[in-house]
Amino acid sequence: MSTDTTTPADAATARPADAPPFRYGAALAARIERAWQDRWEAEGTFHVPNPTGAWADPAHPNADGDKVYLMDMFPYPSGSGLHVGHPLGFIGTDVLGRYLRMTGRNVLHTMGFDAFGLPAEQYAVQTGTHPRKTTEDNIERYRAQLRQLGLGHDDRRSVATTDIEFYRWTQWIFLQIYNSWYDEAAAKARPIAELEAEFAAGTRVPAGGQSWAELDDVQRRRIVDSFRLAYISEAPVNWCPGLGTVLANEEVTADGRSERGNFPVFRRSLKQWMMRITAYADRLVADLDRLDWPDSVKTMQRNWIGRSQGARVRFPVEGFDDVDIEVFTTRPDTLFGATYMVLAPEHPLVDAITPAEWPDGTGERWSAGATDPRAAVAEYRAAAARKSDLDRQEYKDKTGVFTGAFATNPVNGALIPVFVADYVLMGYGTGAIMAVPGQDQRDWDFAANFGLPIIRTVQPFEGFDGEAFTGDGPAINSANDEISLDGLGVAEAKAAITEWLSARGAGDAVVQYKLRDWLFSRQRYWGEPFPVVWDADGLPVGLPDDQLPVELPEIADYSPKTFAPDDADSEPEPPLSRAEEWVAVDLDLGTGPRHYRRETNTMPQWAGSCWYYLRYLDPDNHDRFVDPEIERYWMGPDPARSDDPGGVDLYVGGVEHAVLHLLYARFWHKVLYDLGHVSSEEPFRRLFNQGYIQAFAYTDARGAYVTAEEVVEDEDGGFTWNGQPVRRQYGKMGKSLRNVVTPDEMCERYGADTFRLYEMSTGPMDVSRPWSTRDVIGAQRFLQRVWRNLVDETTGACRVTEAEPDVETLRVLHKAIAGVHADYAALHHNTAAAKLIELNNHLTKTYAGTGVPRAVAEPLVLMMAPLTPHIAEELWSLLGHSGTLAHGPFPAADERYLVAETVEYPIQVNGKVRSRITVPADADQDQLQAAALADDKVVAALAGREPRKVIVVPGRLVNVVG
RNA sequence: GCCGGCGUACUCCAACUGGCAGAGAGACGGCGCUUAGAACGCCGACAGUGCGGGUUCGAAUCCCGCCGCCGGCACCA
Repeated sequence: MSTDTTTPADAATARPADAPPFRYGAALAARIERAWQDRWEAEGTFHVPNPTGAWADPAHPNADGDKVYLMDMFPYPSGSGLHVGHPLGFIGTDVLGRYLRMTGRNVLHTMGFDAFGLPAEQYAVQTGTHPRKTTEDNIERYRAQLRQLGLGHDDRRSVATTDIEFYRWTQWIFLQIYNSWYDEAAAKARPIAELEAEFAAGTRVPAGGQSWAELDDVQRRRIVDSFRLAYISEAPVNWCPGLGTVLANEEVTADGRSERGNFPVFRRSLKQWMMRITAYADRLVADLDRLDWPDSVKTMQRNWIGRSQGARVRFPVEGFDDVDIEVFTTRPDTLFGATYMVLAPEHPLVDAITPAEWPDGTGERWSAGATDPRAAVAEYRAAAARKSDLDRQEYKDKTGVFTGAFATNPVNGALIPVFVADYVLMGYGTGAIMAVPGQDQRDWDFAANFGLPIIRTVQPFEGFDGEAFTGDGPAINSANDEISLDGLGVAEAKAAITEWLSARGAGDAVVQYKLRDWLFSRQRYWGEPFPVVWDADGLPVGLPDDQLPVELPEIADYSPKTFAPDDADSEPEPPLSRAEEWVAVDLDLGTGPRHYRRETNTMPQWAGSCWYYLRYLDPDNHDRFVDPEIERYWMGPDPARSDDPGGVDLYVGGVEHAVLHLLYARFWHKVLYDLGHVSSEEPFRRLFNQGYIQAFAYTDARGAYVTAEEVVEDEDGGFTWNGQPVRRQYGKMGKSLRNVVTPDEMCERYGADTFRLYEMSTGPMDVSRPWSTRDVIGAQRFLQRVWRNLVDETTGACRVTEAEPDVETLRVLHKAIAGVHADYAALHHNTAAAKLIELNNHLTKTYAGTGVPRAVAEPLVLMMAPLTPHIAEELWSLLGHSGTLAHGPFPAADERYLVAETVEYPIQVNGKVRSRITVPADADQDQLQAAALADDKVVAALAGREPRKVIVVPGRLVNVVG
């Protein structure tokens, strides 16, 4: 053990010179903590055995226990390190993991790093430091910060997404996805080779109806490529010339500028890699029901996927033989009330159907004063294009212009005018709608502006005085020669009209999603290279597995080519495209040596986090991304639960990843499941959103942030800094807010155990709460009192006695044991801590002078271990045990001490407590009632009345109703 | 605007899910110990549960209506 006692921390913690030498304080804690961390590491205390392979260990004390796979959302190792808010969840899962491990479970818990990403690359651009250097330095810093917290992680299993051995498998999984297609009939992904075989055998015919045999190789490949789950597409993306890269939606601010650098961002159509996540939309929605996740997260995913059921209906355009406007509607039952149509300004049919001249009688309101429809439409489209997405959303007043064209309502042959209006969005449905003002408020507003007819097709309830009626009710005004919906409810009417439309070839029932395919490429250096090359025909070729990993090349300049910030027409040029000798390769991919060019985009940061939980299971496997047997052991479905999809037993992280990360990971996992690589259908069986630690920040009169640590509260509740009044605000902890507190400072001033205990006792895991440095002392005092109860502060000797504890103490002990089991298991670490404090308070009161009996001291120490593992280990060894307590034992509650001999009952009269009686614990209801009615105060309260009723709740109270 | 969550003491949080509103921490006040302070120990005060109704023998807990805060979605056809 280290003997260094003169760290600067000593002075800072105000430990007086005359304090006893073995008082528990920062200095002693530091010695204990370092010693135990070293020992855990040296002995591999937290190494977790696998069921098979090199890390199988049947002799491990937990090898036969039930497995539990616990996980934290892994962090991005930023340059500024951890603040006290970050480890809240990590400590919470560690406490649970330690508890489960002590009670015999085989607990897998480790930590990794989501280490690709823009900050390291930006730093490289500014300083020339290689992103790998920056990243690895930051990871080192994080590891040191996490180590000092005493987290019981299996450090052998830690991975970083930037490890070449890790991203080799990220690339391998990409190829699995690339080499698959979604078979709608089988409702699963299948290898692309099986699709090719179907085409070749003629059991499947290409959409165009051509004969496979007559197609040349390039034509065939184009068709096959169009089926792949990872495919190339021309898609509108956020192109930021100032940064020289495309950006994810979440990297663009609400006013259309880049979060970094504040450059303008343009919507541009560019050739990009996409992932066909939409093929899984149905299963991604349906399987939410099988997950133990917070409802809020499930709701967010459902919203994001946006499944809606309805019909596509075709409206023939008047004057054209073969032009239909296809709309999507969730309310086909209201078709008879469709009195006009609207196309989005970007809709491709607009040009085709807009005539050269206004039809007779077109009024000023519809024509917007333009001399002809083409001019009017052009003007309106130009105006719409100038508006940002945001403007279009906020501008609620319905604008639009008549195209001059008419379409035919298929149910009644009515000619209805076609408008262009920006309240219809090109990105949803078909970009065109049938407008039913009677049943849709948006359409009603537009109809009112343009004087369009309104026909109700659902009878509103009696007394309805609104405009559009969107509720249920009987259909009206909805009949033609062949069908009548009148009188049917909304659901029946939908079914009836959809069947009619489909029989007539005018429409079909469809399911529509808001979810779009996932844009999967970025013009960055610091990401996973695609395992793809381009051939002379300009077609992509997935590399064979033996070509992996495709390593990032060394390049001189990490920055993408940047342009004038407002140069919207510029083309992205990824940094990798400049590594000419890397890009150009000669390979023999089974067709003889040929010349290829490598894909120069890189994958988005989400890629690694889509599967890292699988790599933790088997990180040393060089032949597979994970051994199937090991995956089945840790993540396979539990046959004891009905319809269990399998997955990580508990995944803890912030709610900010509710949609993107968790949706992408579910998608990848399902592909791997379909292809038979994993036995679990879902990655995360149970999800838990931890709260955040927030902090106060203070601004002075100029609005500048002042150092929060130096602010003092005055008597009337105001705050001052250096004598000047400052204003307090509550929110995040951050460098710029000058309110950061780091775990390093806390470990130095109090020790890791105190810090852990403080964070856990401020509330349950899912609650956000303010940080308060001055409250940390409370946790330290508790540990100090426990220490003093068990250890002589002047000699350091153990003070426990071999005496038998009294019965009252045993009652208090076993009540604490029972409570602590339940609290840890439920992640209520705050109440577990309270129960331990309560127990120790009892010991202080009872045994302060004599020393605590071993039979109570030992269980107390063991129960503290999940929260404060270092001091617990130290006390356990002072109590004479040579080994670690990490694998147990953990005390079990003895029923005998949970039931008291006598019980005090409150006696209520008419619901108010009037008296108390003490009766034997086994008193039956009649005895209780008799005792209560005999009580003087009860008799007095009744004042001679006969009680009307007496309610006896065994174990709780007696209520006399008079 | 729609959907969801939460309002308990000066602060953060408990309350066996309908049964005595208080476990724990901080802050606060007092006492002890001290030359003094710090530290430590002991003791104490502080809310009737955001507001208004209802159900019940009994409501922080269940129901209805408001108010406030937080989050998600938002012209999604």
